[in-house]
Amino acid sequence: MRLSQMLFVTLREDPAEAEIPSHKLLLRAGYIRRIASGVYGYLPLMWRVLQKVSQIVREEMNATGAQEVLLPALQPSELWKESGRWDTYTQAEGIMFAFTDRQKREVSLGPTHEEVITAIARDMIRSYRQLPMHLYQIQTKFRDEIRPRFGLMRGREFIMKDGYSFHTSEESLKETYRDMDRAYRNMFTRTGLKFRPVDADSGAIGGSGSQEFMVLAEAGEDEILFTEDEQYSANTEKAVSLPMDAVPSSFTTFETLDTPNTPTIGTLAALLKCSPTQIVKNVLYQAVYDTGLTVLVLVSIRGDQDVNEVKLTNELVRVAPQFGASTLLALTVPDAEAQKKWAAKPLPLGYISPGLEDDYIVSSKSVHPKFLRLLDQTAAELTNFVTGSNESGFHTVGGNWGAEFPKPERIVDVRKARPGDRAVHDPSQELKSARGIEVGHIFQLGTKYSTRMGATYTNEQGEEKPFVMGCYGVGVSRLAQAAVEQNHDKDGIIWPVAIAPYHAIVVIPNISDATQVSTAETLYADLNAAGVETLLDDRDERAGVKFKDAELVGIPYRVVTGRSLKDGKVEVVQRASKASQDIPIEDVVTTLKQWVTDALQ
RNA sequence: CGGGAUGUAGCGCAGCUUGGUAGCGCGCCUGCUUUGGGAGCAGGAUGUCGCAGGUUCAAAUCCUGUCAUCCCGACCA
Repeated sequence: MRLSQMLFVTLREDPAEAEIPSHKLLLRAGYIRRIASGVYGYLPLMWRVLQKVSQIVREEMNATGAQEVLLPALQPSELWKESGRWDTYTQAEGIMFAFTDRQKREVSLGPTHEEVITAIARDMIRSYRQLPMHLYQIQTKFRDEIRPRFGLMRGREFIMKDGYSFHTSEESLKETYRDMDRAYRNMFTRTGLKFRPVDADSGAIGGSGSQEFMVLAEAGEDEILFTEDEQYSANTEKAVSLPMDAVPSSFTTFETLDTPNTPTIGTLAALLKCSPTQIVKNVLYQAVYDTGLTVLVLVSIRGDQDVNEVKLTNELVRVAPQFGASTLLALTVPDAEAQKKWAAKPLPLGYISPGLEDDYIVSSKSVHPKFLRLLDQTAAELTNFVTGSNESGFHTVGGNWGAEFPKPERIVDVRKARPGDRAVHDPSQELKSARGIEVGHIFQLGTKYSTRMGATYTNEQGEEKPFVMGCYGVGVSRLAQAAVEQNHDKDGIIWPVAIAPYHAIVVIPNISDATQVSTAETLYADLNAAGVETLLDDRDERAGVKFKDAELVGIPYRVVTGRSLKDGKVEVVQRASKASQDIPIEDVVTTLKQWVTDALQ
């Protein structure tokens, strides 16, 4: 492609809309344009990058035996009602674009495709003889993100590879899951990214095992915890660890102490001259289930620890059947306004005890009459502990479970792991923190969707069985931007060769010099003929402009038909290292061909 | 949804406090010069000042509403 004919517009200044380097660079170098919040046009260079990424993903998927399909983005509400996700995805906290068409049908733009694929499998896969089966697509997804951010990183419309596998057994599922783990490592290695697979929470999609693939970058939205022996890494949402040991309590008898102005753990520990690890902290949450029932949740946890709300949410979903519900709609720390709706009398905020009486809850049909009391493992182990007295300004010390305080039945892990904690697999290892961009996520779904949607096959014994399913995603457009976030310098983008829009760019410093032009034209044609994807900068611009643009755009190799022509050579510059060398004209094609081949190994 | 900010030429911004006929830089167009690190000189085009009301002789500027965008938080297969 000739730059003189391409839709190619670069900006000298950073656009006001962009915050992080990759977003600024993609805009400045003319790869993308914003059309609406979280909605971007992919311009010619970007589309080539996206196609390269897609092709790598496609090759690795095909190599595992998965088959490519293309499913509709426009989806009927019926399928989502069958799976039970219509309400959760369209109500206040939902992320699905949903609307009513002119025939008054409810439809949505697909944020994900479990429903559609399960419907197809239900129709077309009848026998165990057809299994396992793995279908995938590379598709535009729509999610009405509350807050789109950072260009393609969190868009409302984005490109994703999503695959779904169907099995007769957990063993078969695990086999494909392992295949996908390997395929994903291949893909991300081939795209030239530094990444780390981590244990993950499976979130609203459900299922048992799940692993995320993180591209390491400061601008990442996720925090990951890992050990240096590389035996453990996990999303902070999911991470488990050993907390520091609690300091044995110095209190031996149960008594109530006057502790004015100590609503926080810090102030209380300072007043009593005790360790926060001797304190039981009681945190109140308000959960709303899909039946509309509000349940007040009292979590007791060791004073130095924090509640991981993702773990808490999972725990609350697990107990949903106790309340006749199937899932959780919202989880909040109730503010004064929210408390008014159910509190029968003012709560002793900051001084709540694990034994907070149920009569604080006003009698109402929509509110469960008792607190759901959860005891975190860290607090369950404490003896003679300090905690609230339910009376503002007073705490009790020397308390024990089963004595002064009834021990809650549900002992859980809802503790947030943090850097500095010891690793579970090896207590001598300390957890470290890094930031990452989630570019892939693989799940073992199990039978959640197939059961709800009645998607079954006939097994060898002639019995109807629900499919055992897995699903596997790659954020294609996000990955492309993550590559820029990880590979740039002050002058612009440095594309890994495998996903660069072009491998090389031939720059003519002065287009009024006939020798420069003819040499460049020949090289341009020969390089392309040899399979080196090459741009020709034949614009009527000064040399400086062309060099700046070539660096901004990030093409891996730059060939300059300039000064060295008099020696029968051209200058060849590597974008990443800026290393420059003069190469005889007749050797350029073979040299670059070799470099590209080596880089793609 | 809570907090903060911004909407003025294609892009980046000033002007708004104190109302008076809209400006700068870059980019774009023309010409001449220049030609290996975002050129110089000369000339030129481009604006419903986000939108709608209101106040006023007069509104980019003041008031009210509204829409959009960005940042922090909440949220986020």
